[in-house]
Amino acid sequence: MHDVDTIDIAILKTLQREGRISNAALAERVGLSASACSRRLDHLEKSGVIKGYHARLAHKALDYRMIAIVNISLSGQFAKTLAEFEAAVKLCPNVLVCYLMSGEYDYTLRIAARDLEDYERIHRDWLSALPHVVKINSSFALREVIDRPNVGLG
Amino acid sequence: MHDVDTIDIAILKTLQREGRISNAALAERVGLSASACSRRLDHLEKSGVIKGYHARLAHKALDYRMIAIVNISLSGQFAKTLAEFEAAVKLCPNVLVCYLMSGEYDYTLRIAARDLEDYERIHRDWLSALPHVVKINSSFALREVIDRPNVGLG
DNA sequence: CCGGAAAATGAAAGGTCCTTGCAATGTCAG
DNA sequence: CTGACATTGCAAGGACCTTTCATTTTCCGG
Repeated sequence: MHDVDTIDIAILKTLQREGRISNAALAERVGLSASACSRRLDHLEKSGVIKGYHARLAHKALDYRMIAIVNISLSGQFAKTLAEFEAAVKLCPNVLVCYLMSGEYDYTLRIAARDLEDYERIHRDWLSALPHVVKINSSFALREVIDRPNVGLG
Repeated sequence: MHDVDTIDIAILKTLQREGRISNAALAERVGLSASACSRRLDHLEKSGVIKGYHARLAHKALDYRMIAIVNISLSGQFAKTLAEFEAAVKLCPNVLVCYLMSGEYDYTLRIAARDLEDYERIHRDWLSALPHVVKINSSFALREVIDRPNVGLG
């Protein structure tokens, strides 16, 4: 029914990079008429291939100037242990990213804070309260060198 | 000049969730006329508060399913050393994020790869070729627990 | 290879949306 | 208070979006 063909791929790649491009410009970019492009885009959205559109904001401009990378080890890898930790970490609004990891630590977190004082509060109120934690290692980002939304894009 | 005020915050939060909302709907959402809203949006984009708009695609449409966290130490912290490393790392399209860090390692990278074979290629062709590197430590994300674009939002 | 149904397309149209000019209002420092 | 500048709403013209419709393409069963 809805095969994702070459033109769809071109549409998706364009929208991945320029999510707010006009339908007219998008149509020209992929070599379709505006009406055909509009209908394909409608299909891609309604079929769930495109899950949403989002503005990417500068953390700095929103007064979250500090990024911390926090590595955490738990007391075990039982499913219940992981689930309880993850449920708790999801509640902290300052956690931007959290991955279950291979290697020395079990989880890697990326945390946004306004300043050092704010980070101290987050550490005290949130990180210290996470269950099953046996080791925490925090590092701070001194400067953002690269921040790309997707592979191969500016 | 131009503080990010309450209305700007409302605009940003809306665009965070609905990056392709029309300017007219956005204006009504935040209680402004369309023209005023359009001008504020223009300013937020040009001043760099909004770094871009991006479509979020379904996993079946995404080619890059593997995330690696790579920590790197350099042979020194001279400005020239850092600049040369950063210029080189910026050329690798698979690097999504790169921070200059405090702590044990100098840089933390987040890398997207199609699969393990693809990561091996990236490591061989790009990471091994980065200048001034004295230590590399790779970990792989087993599962994405949280991935938020910004603080306190979906 | 053929025929027909389903899907996709481009052109056109009307309705909506976006941006720019303009006058008025709001803000702030001197 | 005054002047300079930022911000606003309104209006208009131009751009854009979506729907309709006739046509073309695609895809199977026969």
